[in-house]
Amino acid sequence: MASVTIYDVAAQAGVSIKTVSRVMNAEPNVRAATREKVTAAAEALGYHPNLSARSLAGSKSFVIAAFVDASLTMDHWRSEQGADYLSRIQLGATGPCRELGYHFLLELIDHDTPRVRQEVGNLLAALKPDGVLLTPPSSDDQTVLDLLRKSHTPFVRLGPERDVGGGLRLKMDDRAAAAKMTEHLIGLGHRRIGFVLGDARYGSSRARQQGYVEAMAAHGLEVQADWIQAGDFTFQSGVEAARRLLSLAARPTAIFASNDDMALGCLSAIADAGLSTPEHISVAGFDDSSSARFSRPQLTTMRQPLVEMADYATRALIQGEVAADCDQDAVGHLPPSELILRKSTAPPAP
Amino acid sequence: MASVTIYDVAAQAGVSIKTVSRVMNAEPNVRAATREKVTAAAEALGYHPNLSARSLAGSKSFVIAAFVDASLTMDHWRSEQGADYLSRIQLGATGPCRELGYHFLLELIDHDTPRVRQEVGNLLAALKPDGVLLTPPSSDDQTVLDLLRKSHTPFVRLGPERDVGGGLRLKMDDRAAAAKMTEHLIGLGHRRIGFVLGDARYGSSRARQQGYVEAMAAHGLEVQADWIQAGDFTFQSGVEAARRLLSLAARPTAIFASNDDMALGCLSAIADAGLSTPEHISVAGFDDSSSARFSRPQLTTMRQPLVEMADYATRALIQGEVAADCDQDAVGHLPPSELILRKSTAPPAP
DNA sequence: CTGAAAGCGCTTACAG
DNA sequence: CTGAAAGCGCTTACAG
Repeated sequence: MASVTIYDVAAQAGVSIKTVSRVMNAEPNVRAATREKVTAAAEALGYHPNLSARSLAGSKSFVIAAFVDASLTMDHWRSEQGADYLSRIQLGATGPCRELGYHFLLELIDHDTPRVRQEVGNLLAALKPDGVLLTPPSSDDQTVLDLLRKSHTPFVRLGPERDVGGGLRLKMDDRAAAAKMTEHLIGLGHRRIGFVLGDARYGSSRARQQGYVEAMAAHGLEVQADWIQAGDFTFQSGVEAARRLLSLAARPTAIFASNDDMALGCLSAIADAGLSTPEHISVAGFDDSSSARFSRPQLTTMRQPLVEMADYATRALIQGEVAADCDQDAVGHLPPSELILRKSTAPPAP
Repeated sequence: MASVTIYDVAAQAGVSIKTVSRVMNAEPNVRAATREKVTAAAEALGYHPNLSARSLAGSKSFVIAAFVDASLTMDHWRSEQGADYLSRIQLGATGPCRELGYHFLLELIDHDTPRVRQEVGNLLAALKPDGVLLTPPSSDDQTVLDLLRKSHTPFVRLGPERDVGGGLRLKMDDRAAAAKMTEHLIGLGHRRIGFVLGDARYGSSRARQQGYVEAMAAHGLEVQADWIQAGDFTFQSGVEAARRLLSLAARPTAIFASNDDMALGCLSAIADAGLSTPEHISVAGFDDSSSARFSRPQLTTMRQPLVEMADYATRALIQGEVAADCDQDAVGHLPPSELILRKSTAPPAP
C-alpha cells in the first residue's frame, strides 16, 4: 500500500493540509474540535509525517549529527577498547534526540586526509543537520570548523584544545578536577605528592598543574620544584617521570599523573623499582580511560561528565540555543568531574 | 550564502538539470564531454546533492537503519559493559554505508511497551529506510516484523530465534562452532568432556549440543548420558551443572558450557570445590561476551563473526538483494565462528 | 544522447 | 482560526 500522506488525513478530517500540518507540529491557532478531528483521522489512517518532505520544505531537518574520527573509532570498535568515550557520547546525545523527535546520526570523518573537505561538505549539504556535535579531534579540525561556519550550521565542540574557532565549547574544568584529586591524596594523609605534567602544548596540562598547585597551597603544603616532573601524556614519559621522582632524597609518598597512560607508566616504574602500589606509594591518574579499570592495581582516576556534556550539547542544539555564529564557552552548566576511587591510592605507609 | 542547487550547476555547465542528475548518479547516456563540463561545474560551485530532495523525489532514501533494544543498549552504554556486540555491528554496517554513499542510523526501540507500534511505524514512515538491520530482540519482535512487511521495507534479522517471520535471516552456525570447540578440547587430549546445555527453548541450544555430540562421535568418543547436564544460560545454572559433573565417579577433565555465563558459573563451582582451572579441569565457553576476557582465568570461547554478518547484511540491503518479501536463511556466505584461545583450557593433568 | 514537465509530501508566506 | 498557492531540490516517466 502506498504511504498515507497529509492529503489523506486532510480529506478524512475534512480540513486543509495546512491545518493538518498545524496539528502535527503542535502549532497554535487551531480550535480544539478541529484539532481532535485531525488527530483522530491521523490515528485512524496511521499517518506519520515524511521526514524528507518536512526537511525539504521547512527550515529544520530534525537531524543532529556527531562527527568522530573514522580510523580512531573503527580501531576502538574493532579492538573493543577505548570505545567507552563514544558510547557515553551516544548515550548522552540519543536521550534528548528521542525525547524531542530528532534523529541522531553518527558520522565518521577522515581527518588529516585530502578528502575531509569533500566528505564534510557533502554531509553538511546532504543532511543539513540542525546541529553538529564535534568530538576530538574534530573539535579542533580547521577544515571542519570552516565548513560548519560557512554552511551556517550550529555546532558544539566537545573537549576542544583551542579556544579559537567558534562554536559552543564544552570542556571539563581541568583545574577543579585536578584540585579534587590532589585533595583526595591530601585527605589520605599524603604530604609529599609528586606531579607528572602532560604535554605542554595542551591547555589542559597547565590547567591540571594549576589545580594541583592550588590545592597543595590551600592546605598549607609547599610544593618542591623537583616534585613536578615533565611528561607528554605517553606511558613511557610516565615511566621516566616516576623514575626521577623515586630517586629523590625525600621520595614522594604519592604520584598524581595528569593522565591515565602516564599513571600506568608510573605503576610500571614503581614495580620495576621493587616497590608496590599502593603500599609503598600511591598513584592517581586522570581521564578514566578503559585501561584504568584493568590495570593492576586498578587506577584511581578522574572521570569527565561525558554523558551530561553530550546531553547538554544536544539539547542546546535542538532548542536553538546555539547560534550558527556562536563563539563561547559553557562549563558552568555541567556537573563536576567525578573522582573514581579504585585500588591505586591509599594512606601513606606509617 | 544559500546552498548550491542542481539548477546552479546546470546553468554553469550550460545543460539541463536532468543531465546534471544523470552525471551525479553516474547514469549512462551522457557524452564524455558533457559529463566533464558538469563535473567541473559541480566542483567549482561546491555542489552536493540534497538528501531530502533525492529521497522525496526518488525511490531511495540512502538510509540503512538498525533497530536495537532501547533499555538494553542504554544499560550497556551506561555500564560500559556488553556494548561490544553493538560496536561490532556498527563497525560492520558503517563500512559498506560509507563506501556506497549511504547513511547508517542507529535507532533505539522500546520493545515490550505499547508504544513500539507507534515508534516503529513513525521511523519507517519518516525515514523510509532502504533497509533495516534487526538485532536481537528486535529480530523476533512480531510487531516490528509486521510493520516492516506492511511498509515493504527489506530487512535482515541478525541472530533470530525463530525461523518464521520472514526477512533474510543471518545466524551463526551453532552446530559447526560447537563442534569446533569440542575438537579443540579433544585435540588437547581430553576424552571425558562434560557439556552444559543452554535453555531448551532456544534452537541454538540444541544445535550446540548436536555439534558437541557429533564431534565426539567423529573422534570415536562415546558420550555418557550424565556428561550432558541441563542449564538455562544463567551463571547459577552453570554453577549447579558443574557441581553435578564434579560429583561424577569418573569426573570429566573438561567442561564445555553452551555460553559464557554458564562457563563462568562452572569456573566458580570448580574453585569452590578446591580445584583449579585449567590445571585440574578445563572450561570452555561460547559467545565471547566481554566478561569472558576479564574472568580468572580468562575464558576460551567461540566468537561469532558479527562484523562480517553486519557487513554482509548491509551490502545485501543496499544492493537490493533483499526483497521486501524475502523469507530465507543465509549462512553459507559467512566466515565460521572463531575459536578464541585463552587461559581456561589446557591439556588434562597426566 | 539530452531535455521539458510533472510531482514527491511537506512548510512558508500570505490572505482572509 | 483556516486555507489556497507557491516552492523546497531533486527524480521519474516520457518525448525527441
